[in-house]
Amino acid sequence: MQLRMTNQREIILRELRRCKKHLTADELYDMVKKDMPRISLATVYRNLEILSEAGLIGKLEISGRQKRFDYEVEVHDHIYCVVCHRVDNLNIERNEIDAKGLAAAKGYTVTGYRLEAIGVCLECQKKESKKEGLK
Amino acid sequence: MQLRMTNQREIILRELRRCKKHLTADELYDMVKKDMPRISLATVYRNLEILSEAGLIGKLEISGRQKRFDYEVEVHDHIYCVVCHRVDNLNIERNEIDAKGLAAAKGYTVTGYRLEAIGVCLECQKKESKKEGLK
DNA sequence: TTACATTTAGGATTAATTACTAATAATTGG
DNA sequence: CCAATTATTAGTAATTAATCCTAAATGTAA
Repeated sequence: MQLRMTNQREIILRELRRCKKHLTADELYDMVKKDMPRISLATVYRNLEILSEAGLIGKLEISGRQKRFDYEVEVHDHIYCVVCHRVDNLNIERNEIDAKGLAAAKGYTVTGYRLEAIGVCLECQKKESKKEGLK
Repeated sequence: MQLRMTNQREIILRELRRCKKHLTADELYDMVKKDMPRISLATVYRNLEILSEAGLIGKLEISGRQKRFDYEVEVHDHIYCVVCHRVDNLNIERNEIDAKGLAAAKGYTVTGYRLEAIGVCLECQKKESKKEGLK
């Protein structure tokens, strides 16, 4: 099966790269609709899956939440806001962690790892402190 | 609102601790039904949420489809099988990683992190090699 | 330009989880 | 102990995110 770079695919890819955020399928759907009003949500889902399979974009899966897609393909880590669920990139020296204890996982063939910091983003901190002020 | 330790809650907690696995709500539902056939799936979901809020169990929102719940409360990491989706504990020295680059996440208040190794478990490796043999 | 493969829109379907509701059970104050 | 209050339950409906399905459309290749 050969991959065709259709209009739909191109726009999805372009929008994701252009806005440099970790978007969900439906967020991207809303953006893409502006350029291509008749595109279907299923097409967005399908193509995000295909593009990530092809290694053109990255996919972020955190269970219980929506998948997010990543404009940046190289391996890197993320930080996640527990309040608004946004995801940002995180720059950590990966080689310090690698290998280390991973082999410890008895029996497993380890292919990689995912490191995800958890916290509250700046915007949400501001909102929180506003709320505090009202008390 | 005060927390009552009901029969349902007790059995859910006991089963999760007894089998020492990272179970999904519906797996646990099947186990608990043996002791309490009329329990409702919604009760299992609700109580897992409540128990994890109360700090009596852990909740795993790692990649994959379903949430899993953890008999072990102390902070630790996990390894995830991409084939069968099982999750096992992982023993890594946490203090070596901590703090490090996490502050790098500009603006975020970091409360912790999640480290998740990814690989293929022993059972699935065996199954794979069997399949290979058949070719 | 005909045959074949891939992709699409749009709606239907599924899977996991949460919300709702009336009934039940525990807890508290008297 | 009894009424009033509060928490919890079973069972089901609703919601959410994602995937599947189908006929039509589009691209590719001979």
